[in-house]
Order: sequence, then C-alpha cells, then structure tokens
Amino acid sequence: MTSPDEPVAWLSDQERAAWMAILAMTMTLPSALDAQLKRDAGINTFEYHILAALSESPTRSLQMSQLAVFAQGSLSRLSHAVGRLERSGWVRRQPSAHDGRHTEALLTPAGWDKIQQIAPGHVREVRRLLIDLLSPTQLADLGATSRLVVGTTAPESAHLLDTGLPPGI
Amino acid sequence: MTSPDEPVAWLSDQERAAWMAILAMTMTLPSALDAQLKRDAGINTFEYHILAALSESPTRSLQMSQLAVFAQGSLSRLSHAVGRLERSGWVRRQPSAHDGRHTEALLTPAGWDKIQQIAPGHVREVRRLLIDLLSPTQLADLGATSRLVVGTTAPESAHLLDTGLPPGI
DNA sequence: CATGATTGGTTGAACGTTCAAGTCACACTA
DNA sequence: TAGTGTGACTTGAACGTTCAACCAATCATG
Repeated sequence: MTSPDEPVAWLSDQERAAWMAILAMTMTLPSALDAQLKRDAGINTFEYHILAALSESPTRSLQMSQLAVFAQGSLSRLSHAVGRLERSGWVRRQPSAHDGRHTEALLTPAGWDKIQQIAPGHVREVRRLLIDLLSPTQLADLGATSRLVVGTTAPESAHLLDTGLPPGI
Repeated sequence: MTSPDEPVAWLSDQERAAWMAILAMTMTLPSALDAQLKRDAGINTFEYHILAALSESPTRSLQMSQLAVFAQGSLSRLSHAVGRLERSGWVRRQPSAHDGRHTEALLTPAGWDKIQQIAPGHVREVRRLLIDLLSPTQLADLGATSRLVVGTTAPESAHLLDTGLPPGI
C-alpha cells in the first residue's frame, strides 16, 4: 500500500500535460488498430500477432512458450487464443516429437493465406495512425524512448526488441 | 477489406524496429500501472480515473456523459464501472434536477478518502515506470508526439488534451 | 399539443483475459 | 527405480469490456 515515509512528488504542469497525452495515446492507438483488424479480418491484435509470428518462422511453426514471448502474452492467454485460431482452421497444435512436454503450434495453408491477405491492411493502418504522422527522427526517438520504458515495465521483452529473439536462444 | 489498387509500403527496418518498441510500450505500460492499482487499491485504471475526475471537480460530481469523456471510455463501460464503485460505496448516482435525462455521479466521503489514499502510490508508479526514466526534454517530446497521434486516433479527446475540458463546454 | 426524433443512460448477453488449479512428461535424487 | 520436483502447457470460473437492444425524458415539427 502507500508507504507514508517517503513523500510523493506530484506531477508538475508540464509532466502532467505530457502524461495525459501519453496516457491517451496508449489507450487509443492499440484499440484503433484492434478495431481495424476486427472489422476487416475478424480477429484481434493478439491473434494477428500469433499468425504473424508463425508466418515469419522458417518452419511456419513455433513452440507455444516461444510464441507467447513473440506475441507478448501469457501462456494461458495464448492457449485460449490458439484454441480459437484452431477452431477457425488457421493453426494446428501437435505435441513436440522430441519432448512430449512441448507443444508446437503451426500455421495451416489457410492460416498462411489469411495472414498474407490481411497484413497489408494492417500495415496501412499502422502507417496512417502512427508512422506517416511522424518524421523519421520523431519515429526513431519515439522508438528509443519506448525501448527505455519497456526496459522497466517488461525487461524480458526488452531483450526481444534488441535481438529479435527470446532470451536464451 | 484490403484494397488491392494502391500497393502498401511495408515497413523499413528502422520503422519496424521503432514500431516493435512502441507496440511493446503501449502494451506493457498500461498493464503495469493497472497491476499496481489492482494490487494496492483493488481497482483498475479506469475506475481510478473515474474517482480522480470526480475528485478534481469543484462539486466532486459530474454528469455521466462528461465523466465518460474525462475518463476516456464509452457510456456503457462507464455505467458498469460506476455501478461497481457505487456498490463499494465510493460513488453515488442521482438524476439531475434540471434535466431528467441526465444522471449525476458524485463522490461520497468514503470515495474522497479512497482517492486521497491511493493517488500517491499511483503517481509514484507513474514516475517509476515513465517520468523518472526520461529527461524533461524527452518527456515533453514524447508528450508532443503522443498528442499528434491522438489527433488521429481520437480527435475528440485531442481537444481535451489542449484545453482540459470536453469540447463545447 | 400530439408525435416522431434525439439525447442520455442502462441492461444483459457474448466475448476475451486473468487467475488459480490441474495435468502430464521428463529430470533429478536418494 | 520409486519419489519428488519442475517446466510446459490446459482448463474453467470469475471478471471486465463491448455490442446491441432498450427505456425514459425532452426537444422539434406540423
């Protein structure tokens, strides 16, 4: 709970103004992208990232635990989401041949078609809502600042941003 | 759906790197703040902003529709959330005296105590996860960039960021 | 001054996420 | 080689959000 010993520095006017804007951005940008995907593809952002991650793997498959890191979600959330994608016929699951504890998720041909079909629309929306609004420098700065923040909010996935791989691979 | 006429410019390496980091930030920062509030105060971010907005009003009360703008949520979401806060004894609702269509939400004494008690912890977390990591310039830049993005993702609430008031007030 | 439209808000069902438990395969250890 | 532990998932219930009705009060029009 609140520790009364060390007093809290409230936000200055400038800090508050910046924080309000940042808060609004972190609330509206993800949901705007989510809305586009739901509308045009019938899936949400998390499911999109699952399909995208699988499609970028050379084998079009990944272990569930690796996929969870790439898609930035808990294993439980992933398990439910892959269940839905499986029911739609875009993903299959099978126990790993080498280690019966692992489960491999793999993109079906239909899933491959699906992601190929919807990716352009999604990228277009990312451009429209973010990238095309900013100069290359602004975008790079925003990226660098974000990386800094992620270093505190989610150190595990900060590593992913630097190397493109989960830690220990 | 995807309009095949105008080809999509895929992301460059720099754009992609920035976008991955920004995405990670927009996913992890809100949920980290949410976790702190749930843990220390038993409420979520949206409910926090409801209490905060009410506490900042001179009358400690707001119309539901105004409150929805300040707390950045739909009226339906607000109605459910205020219902929960009402059950906890922190908020009350009453029909407006002037216009029977309007409902006024008002902070109870217990609600006032609650927000006074939990605000410091929340601010401390905002500092820890964001503000203290950045230089004043970095923070201001991030704020300005965010404002720009919100101008496209949510033009209505962009106005709020400039004036501190909902449009038309 | 009726009546149709609009505004402000509520409700309930469907859906997705979280959380706590549970299962199963394999790895250690005595 | 039985027993204990651990890692990798899966499951189901609880909870919050969304979405599509719905209702009730007021406004505008003829």
